Amino acid sequence: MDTEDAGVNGQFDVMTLGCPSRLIMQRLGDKWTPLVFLALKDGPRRFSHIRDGIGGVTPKVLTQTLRTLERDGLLKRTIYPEVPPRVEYELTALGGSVLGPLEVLSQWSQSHAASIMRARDDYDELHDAQ
Amino acid sequence: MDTEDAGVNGQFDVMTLGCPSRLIMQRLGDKWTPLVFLALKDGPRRFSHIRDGIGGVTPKVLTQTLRTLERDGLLKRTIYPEVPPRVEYELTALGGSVLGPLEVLSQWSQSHAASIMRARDDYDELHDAQ
DNA sequence: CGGCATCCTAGTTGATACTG
DNA sequence: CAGTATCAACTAGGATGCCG
Repeated sequence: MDTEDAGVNGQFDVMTLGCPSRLIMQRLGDKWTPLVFLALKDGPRRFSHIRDGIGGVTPKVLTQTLRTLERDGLLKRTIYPEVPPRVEYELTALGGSVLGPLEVLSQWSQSHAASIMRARDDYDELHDAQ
Repeated sequence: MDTEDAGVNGQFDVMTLGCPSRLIMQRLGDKWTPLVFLALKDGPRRFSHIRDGIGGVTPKVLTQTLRTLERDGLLKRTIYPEVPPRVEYELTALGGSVLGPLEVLSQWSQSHAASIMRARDDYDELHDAQ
């Protein structure tokens, strides 16, 4: 039997223009979101730790990403009123439930990077030759 | 089918700036890629069928997406020299191996869309409250 | 330390129209 | 039918500098 979510979970369908579920999927797949999830997979982490763990993020973009994920209930932000200030981020239960799939995707990417680059070269050689 | 892919996850690391695996993961997560995969999950499909199945794609963007995926060896494009012209797209074995994870993501998005929107409202109420 | 505010650019997307 | 071409627009992302 085909278990269509559309029936069970209501009216959400990523194939439909403007459907919230599509926007959410796009969030999950955007440039930095998966990397933030990976950075938080082992528990709460500080801002600077996340920043250092993700090669190439600027503070501004990291902040934006973290805020969006917090707003969506995927991670929790805790401020410790100390000097110097300390802020920790950690995945919520909801956020934790996507971690698995995102890890699968990252590992797939790492595992198949070589063959994809090879496919790319083959394609370019055929279509772009000289 | 060769197994030259990095069996270990040591060679490629998505956390590293400029690593090809990161670019590949970003490709998988871009605006239209997952939707194309979903449109092709049941076998070969024609251009117009894919276009009609994905709400809001323009031909230009769809073509771009399909070309990129073809170049990366994730799908195959077959031209049938008929009148009228017929072109079919289908996932390769490599492409088929990411379909599962992408479906998981889309279903997760559909299943949790409601609670995420609710989390969003809660957040806005707390932080935007006047 | 952990952010905002600003400005700016570069790549992406979209609307529209046209073609093999 | 299955695209391509062109132009316009948008916006994510980066550089820089200041603040609690």
